[in-house]
Amino acid sequence: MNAELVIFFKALADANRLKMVGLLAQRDYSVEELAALLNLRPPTISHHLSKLAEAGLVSARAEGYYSIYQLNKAALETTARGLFSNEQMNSTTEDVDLDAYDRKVLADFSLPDGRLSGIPSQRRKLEVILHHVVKSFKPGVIYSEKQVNQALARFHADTATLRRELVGYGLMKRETGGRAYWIERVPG
Amino acid sequence: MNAELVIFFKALADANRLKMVGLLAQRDYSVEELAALLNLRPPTISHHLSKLAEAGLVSARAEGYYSIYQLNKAALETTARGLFSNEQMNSTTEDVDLDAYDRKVLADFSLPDGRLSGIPSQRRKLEVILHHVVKSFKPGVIYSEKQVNQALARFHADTATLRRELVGYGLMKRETGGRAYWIERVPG
DNA sequence: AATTTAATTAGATGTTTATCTAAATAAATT
DNA sequence: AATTTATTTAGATAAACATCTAATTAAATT
Repeated sequence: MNAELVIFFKALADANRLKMVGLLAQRDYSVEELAALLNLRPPTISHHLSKLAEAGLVSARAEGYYSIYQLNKAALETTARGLFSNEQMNSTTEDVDLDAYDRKVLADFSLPDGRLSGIPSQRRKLEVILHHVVKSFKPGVIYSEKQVNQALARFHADTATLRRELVGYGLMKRETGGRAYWIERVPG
Repeated sequence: MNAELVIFFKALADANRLKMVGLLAQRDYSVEELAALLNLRPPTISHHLSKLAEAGLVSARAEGYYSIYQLNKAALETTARGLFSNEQMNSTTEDVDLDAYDRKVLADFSLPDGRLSGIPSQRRKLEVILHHVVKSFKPGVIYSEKQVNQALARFHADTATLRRELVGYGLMKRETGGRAYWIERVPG
């Protein structure tokens, strides 16, 4: 989950909290002092500090009835260093369903009976559709043009276009003479 | 000003925008694709992308009626590198009035005529008051205890406490015998 | 030329958030 | 023990924001 990351960025996504971090980078401060320096009431400072603390950026120690806050420089540097690492980047997309777009395109072009309502003209969408229809063919098997058309006709009447695009996008191979068709790899 | 920094952090302070950055780190995407992947409507994606663009994190190129967005990796790395540098830290506190706390303490303990309403018991506040009253003395001049008391009496009746604390905090020097008092440096 | 498609802008809505005052808590000074 | 002082919590309010639908713009396909 990237919840922690969001908390981190949210904590710093405020002008007054950034000022606090800048001040605490110099020395420790009490709530009262920060309130005076930023011209805010103490409860507001408390609120901001709790957000910074939630992100692990600051911590407090009690001194009498003062709460003295300090910047967690170590934590800050550690976090900052890995912020835009590949690991971090990948973690943000962990719970993204990468097939959602393909499913949507397929749904948009599919009729209830599974046939295609049309053949998309946009490259990206056409690819999605082609990857779908190519699943009808078994890798390694040699098909005649007639057999190919028969299979494609289950999706759309314009079998010629589908067949041509399949070959054009490299999803289906064709013997130079045009007699034999086959696919090479197991589709995802 | 730290306005740019705030814009940067605000841009990343949202789970969906972080996901978008993560996706765009892999390859370019159109608005439509991002909308499908994140299960949001295209206008929402447009809104998010405009925030990311405002922060300089992404840019768009037109391809037909598509807007293909890409991550500005160079800008991202440059910004990320300097995020918590000393320069950046200091810049956030540029427009903070560092004397505001001292002024507040002084105001809290000052009567309309300039005398003190009391002597604070808190270290930090006492220091502020002492730094204020010590301005009555000229560096280099030798004062008798009587002269010191006279000057301090203009602030508060308890001259003994003020005198003792001034010496205790090192703001005023005293000859071992207790006869001569002076200050060494020009106070701020 | 008419239609379709993708993106953006405008406007509406519900949620989050920054800030304040007032009340509650807790520790120190008198 | 009573009072003062600093912080935090609770509750209120206004501004900011994420999201949606509807309308507009602009480009491609038919």
